[in-house]
Amino acid sequence: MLKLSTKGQYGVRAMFEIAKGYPDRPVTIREISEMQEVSVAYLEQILNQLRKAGLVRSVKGPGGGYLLNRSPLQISIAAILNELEGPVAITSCLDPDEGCVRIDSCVTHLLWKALGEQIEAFLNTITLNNLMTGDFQRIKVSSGVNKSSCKMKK
Amino acid sequence: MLKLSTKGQYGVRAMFEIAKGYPDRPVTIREISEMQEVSVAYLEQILNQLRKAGLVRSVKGPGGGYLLNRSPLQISIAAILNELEGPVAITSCLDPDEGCVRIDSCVTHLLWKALGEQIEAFLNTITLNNLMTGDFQRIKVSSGVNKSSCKMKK
DNA sequence: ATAATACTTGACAGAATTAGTAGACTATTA
DNA sequence: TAATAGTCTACTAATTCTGTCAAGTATTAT
Repeated sequence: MLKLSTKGQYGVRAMFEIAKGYPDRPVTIREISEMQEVSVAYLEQILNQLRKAGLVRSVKGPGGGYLLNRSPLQISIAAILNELEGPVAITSCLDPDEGCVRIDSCVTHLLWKALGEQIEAFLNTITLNNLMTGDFQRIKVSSGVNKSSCKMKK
Repeated sequence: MLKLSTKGQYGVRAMFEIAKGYPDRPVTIREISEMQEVSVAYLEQILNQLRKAGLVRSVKGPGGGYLLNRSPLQISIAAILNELEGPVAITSCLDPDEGCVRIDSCVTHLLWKALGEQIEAFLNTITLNNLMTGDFQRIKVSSGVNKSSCKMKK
């Protein structure tokens, strides 16, 4: 359960490759494709999305490729996944675009909300730099929820 | 991203209704269907699965219905979701049934593994009882990962 | 200039999963 | 013995996922 789509996974791996060129060596789609074994055509789609989001910029022409727009220290996994897959929304009722209508089931609503926050907090903590150095810091995420924090969208 | 299927959601809500009858009032599928607005036919499928897993037992005939097999204090959300949706496996490469072949991408592998563990830990902490009382305890989950914990399936 | 390199964009399609329905059957009890 | 209630299997419609394809546009080396 709770699978991540390949798009999100490939996106993170692509960003990882681009991070290797930081700060000024452009990394081509072809390189990424070879290193990460993802098709060029699919990567184009993914990187286009990340470029529009401002996470990377591209340099055209021979010697061109993709560059990180910020330091690997400042790009969290959450930022990448948010662009490619939208925000964490365990239930569609927690999707910002939709809304919750079942006030009765508020208890489970809170549960999924808490879980989502937990996940976001975790992914916000990990950066591309963490990925590159290979060891994650020990992470402590705490999450508190109580009845009063239950807010519905009208 | 990271959506839970309706099956899992309905399963938790169904268990919540059955928990209301604990310890000895059988709750019928019809009741659950009406309270939670889920079709009877779909609930049959879901409860059948939960029964086979030993989380609930059923009583046939008039006055029958479903009963919790254990106290609401001893049934975690993780237990319910694990039966209905399988274990948390952010990537298919982390699914126990499959295996990881991309040793190169071990760094992201570790990331998804850590996230999965974080989620499992959280869901293990919450019980049906927490859901019924309505306020979750303040939860602290800590997760540490380092390179040495990287193990591949062969 | 122009060839080579590289990114850009939108349409499209097959595969897989999800979400749920349908129907025939079995067991229990009032 | 009729009514109630769960059991089981098959099937299907809709949606999402996972890409491919093709026809561009932009930039730079020579």
